[in-house]
Amino acid sequence: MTAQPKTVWVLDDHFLIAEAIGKILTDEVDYQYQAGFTQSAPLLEALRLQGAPDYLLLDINLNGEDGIALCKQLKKNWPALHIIMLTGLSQPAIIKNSLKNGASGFLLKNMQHAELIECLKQVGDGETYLHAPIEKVLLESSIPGKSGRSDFLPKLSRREKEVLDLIVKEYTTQEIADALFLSVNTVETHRASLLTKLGARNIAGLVRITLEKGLLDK
Amino acid sequence: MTAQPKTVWVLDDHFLIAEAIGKILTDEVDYQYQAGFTQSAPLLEALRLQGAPDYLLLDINLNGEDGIALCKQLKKNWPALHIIMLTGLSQPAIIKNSLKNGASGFLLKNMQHAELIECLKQVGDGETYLHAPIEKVLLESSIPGKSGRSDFLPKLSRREKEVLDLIVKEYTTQEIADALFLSVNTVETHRASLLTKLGARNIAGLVRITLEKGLLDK
DNA sequence: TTTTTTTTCATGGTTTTCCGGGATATATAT
DNA sequence: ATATATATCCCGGAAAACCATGAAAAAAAA
Repeated sequence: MTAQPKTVWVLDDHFLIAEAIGKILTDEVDYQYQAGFTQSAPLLEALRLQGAPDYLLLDINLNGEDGIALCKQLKKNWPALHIIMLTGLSQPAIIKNSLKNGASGFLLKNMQHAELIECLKQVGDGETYLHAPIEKVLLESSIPGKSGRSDFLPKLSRREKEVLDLIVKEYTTQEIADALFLSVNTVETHRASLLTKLGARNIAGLVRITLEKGLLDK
Repeated sequence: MTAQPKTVWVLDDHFLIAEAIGKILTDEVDYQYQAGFTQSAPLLEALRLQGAPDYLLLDINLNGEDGIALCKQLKKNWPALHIIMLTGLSQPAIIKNSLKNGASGFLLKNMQHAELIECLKQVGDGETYLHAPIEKVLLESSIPGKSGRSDFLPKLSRREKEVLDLIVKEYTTQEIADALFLSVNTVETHRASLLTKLGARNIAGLVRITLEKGLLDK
């Protein structure tokens, strides 16, 4: 294909994942695994010193850090970098959000060798690659009438998302009001809107639906 | 060392992890990676059909399943099997619990090649291997002051799981009582136990933690 | 068998959530 | 410019959740 193999870096808090990808690519002539990181700081340092590789495989669930935010930041500084998100779970909202923030591909961590290679190839050609199980989830999430419950993503206002985030973090209505400098009544209104919009009967359902659909990008 | 290389199996819901270990062991003459599983059922099936390998590397956080319970069960049926637990985070209670249930070693997923080999060697000699960072955590945990982080699976009774399942399905306490033919008071007691065991402040936290840890087998 | 855990139910109280209204001001889009 | 959506605030009452404690029978584990 090309004379120079394309370079691949990996950022994942489980070092084994980076190693595994490196091992997979040892057999490949078109792609070369160059470096693996478990934290974002050393990765950024390396980017500044050596410049960007062709590909970066990026874990969404870093230890406390937000992979999607990092993706956005990286794309701003290195637009030519192909970023492929890695994750253990597939959640519609997270996938859409990742793609919106500059990711070129999406892979589940239980992928096969061939799928990694195929992903690199497609992304290298400027296409967007979605791991097969993820495409399925995305399809189901946009077709209503599946699995008993309507599965389109409700659009929430910025305020509602803030409130929802705090609800999921176990804040009571009073505490949310204090945290956002709102009246308790206002927070209660947002709660009611959230219950309606997500089709939940109570807080338990609200939290479950929120997490199942990945409505909060963190 | 030995004429016959020791066989190694891996159970981890991220297939990449199993692959990585397999790749690491390709360079070793004393150890042979034989099989990788992402679910416990096929593993058990293979054990019945082919008998046990020398080593099993076992992930603690399977998708909804409890790796420690599985460890215990496996040791009962195949006492000669060396089980080494794999995990992303190190948590004192989990480590102690694993060792009590028959595990011979403990490895973090960000291990180096040499550490895996050293672990296999020590465990093969009948010793107990603890990954260096884990030993440190164990030491620190003897000194009170720092409370443990997530990643440990609380042990829930059968009834508690039933109640928890219905809570997540948006049943109210009254509805749960009706569904399980219990008094409302009893259900409230179970609720309280669940809040305590999962360390949640309210239902929102209960549901979030339940889903995050995959406590319910769906 | 003894001990521990689980399951069950209770009392009595406080706090929070949920419901069904209504109201005003400001963006935002068509 | 005129709808539409969003954000803010308010009320009262009912329902549900949460807290603290106790206690006894059944089941499981040691």
